[in-house]
Amino acid sequence: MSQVKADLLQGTLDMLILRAVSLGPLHGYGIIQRIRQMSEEMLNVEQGSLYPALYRIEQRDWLTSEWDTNETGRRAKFYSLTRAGRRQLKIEEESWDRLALAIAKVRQAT
Amino acid sequence: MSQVKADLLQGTLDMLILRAVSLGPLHGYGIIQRIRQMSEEMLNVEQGSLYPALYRIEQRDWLTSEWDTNETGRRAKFYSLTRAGRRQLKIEEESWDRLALAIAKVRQAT
DNA sequence: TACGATGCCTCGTCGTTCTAGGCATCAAGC
DNA sequence: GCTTGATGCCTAGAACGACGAGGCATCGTA
Repeated sequence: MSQVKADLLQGTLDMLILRAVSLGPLHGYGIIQRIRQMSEEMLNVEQGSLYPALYRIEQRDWLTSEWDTNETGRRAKFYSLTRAGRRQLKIEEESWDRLALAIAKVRQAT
Repeated sequence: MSQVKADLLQGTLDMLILRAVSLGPLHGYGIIQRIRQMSEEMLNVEQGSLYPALYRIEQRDWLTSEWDTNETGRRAKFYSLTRAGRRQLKIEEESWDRLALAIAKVRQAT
């Protein structure tokens, strides 16, 4: 099967994080797992990429965080999507779609 | 109509350049125009992005260059795709397809 | 004569991902 | 008891590449 690899293109990580959290509040470590699972093992986000990204995103008020306890009783920092975050997710997905369309056009062009 | 905008994601420019040159040898300024035309005005590559990229790509032996004269009699540096460049284009397009597929999966996931 | 288009280039900045580390807790196996 | 791997958080530094801004020359046209 395809290994868990695929370097992310710069600029796609925020979209993935926002999308993962859009399914419900989640802590950092869980975001990595959820992205891996949602992508059917195709995407593996590194911790060294994730935590700085979470900080960045929270600074921009697209996420809020809160320390809580998970189902196994461990402390973890749970992130939730804000209203602005939902808007931003939409923006980033539309931007992705435009780029994908443009690249498709370039590849079809004779 | 959609304006000529759409910031490129880091890592997609090489693919676009290789694809543009794959249609036939072309000089730098012409590559910008050809990408704009192929993408139906959706992509605009900046000169400040292009020329460093061309240098980089030629260093990797995916392109070769040659000074020549264009149809209007002006000197220009024409780039041609090498065999390795054609391979690389294939690699980058497959890589793009994998990423696009993975992101589509993430977006479909419930 | 002046300006825009064509053609090449460089420099510095900025944002983002990654590698490699550090730390703590917990469960399971030896 | 001890070790190991999984879970959980974080940081620092390196590397990379796209971009804006600048510089330069030539040519056609108004």
